[in-house]
Amino acid sequence: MLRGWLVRHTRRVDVSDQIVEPVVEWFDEAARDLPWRRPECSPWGVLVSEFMLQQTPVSRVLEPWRRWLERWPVPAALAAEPAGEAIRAWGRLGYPRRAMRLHAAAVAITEQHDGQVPSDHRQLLELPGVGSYTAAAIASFAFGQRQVVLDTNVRRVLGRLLDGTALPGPTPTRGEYARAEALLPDEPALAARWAAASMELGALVCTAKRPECSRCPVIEICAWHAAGTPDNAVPRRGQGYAGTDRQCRGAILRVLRESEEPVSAAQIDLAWPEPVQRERALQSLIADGLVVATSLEYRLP
DNA sequence: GAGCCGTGGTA
DNA sequence: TTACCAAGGCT
Repeated sequence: MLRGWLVRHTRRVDVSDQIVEPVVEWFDEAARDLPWRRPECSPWGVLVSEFMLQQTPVSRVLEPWRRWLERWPVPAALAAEPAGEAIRAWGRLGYPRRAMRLHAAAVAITEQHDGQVPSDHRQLLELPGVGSYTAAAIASFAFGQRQVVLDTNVRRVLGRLLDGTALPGPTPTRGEYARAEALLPDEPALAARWAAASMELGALVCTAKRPECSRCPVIEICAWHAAGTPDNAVPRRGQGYAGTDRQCRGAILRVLRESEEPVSAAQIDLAWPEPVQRERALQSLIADGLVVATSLEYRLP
């Protein structure tokens, strides 16, 4: 796949002319004014946004992010508080383990990096909750580095442009990384711009559901569009939610989140009717460190 | 590597 | 209404 693509694009200048330049120019006009993109936003602000944006839409992140940075403007401020405060402030963003990991990352930054978010990709990867994507995103957006930022938006955009596939597979392949690396401009500043621009194109125009191809700056070279935007995505196994342990865990944690005091077992019981699943979910929350069990009560860590 | 981990909006 | 989707990471 990559090889065939390289045959068609043997010179990087062609790639830049045909893809990078139009997309970056489009970005200059169409980019949303998001607070974590503003020049005055700190690397910590970028890091917090990336944690919150993992599997959660921008619209739901804006307000919690603002309050978070207001309360904890630097990593050390968050690190000085119990993890339970992070879980509580996380509210209903979902996947509350991200709040735990963000707190743990703040502790690591405070203790091991003198309170400064590291700029090195490798050091970023060491932080809890920071994987391949998030490390690259922070290094690129907060520090202007040349990084392969391969999120689901970029994967969808490149898959459509170069492969003619409607949606990317479940996990990024080596070929996708190699291709994204080949596309990446040499100049760090332009590479960072491209990273943000390609993500934005996926978020605003080349969307999963209803792409607006008429607004696309690279429609002429898009393989998917040339093929008639076929629905050729391999069907995914939906995970479902109603009645699952995840929903049960969410119901239990909500009770704890909304109580300033430890709660009794009887209060937990009210959160979910089915006792076996309820107990299993509660134990899993304790095992994950999201809930602490005392002799007679339960509380956030 | 497949499965798990929350929540709310949208068609 | 059900199903899918939204800037992933971890085991």
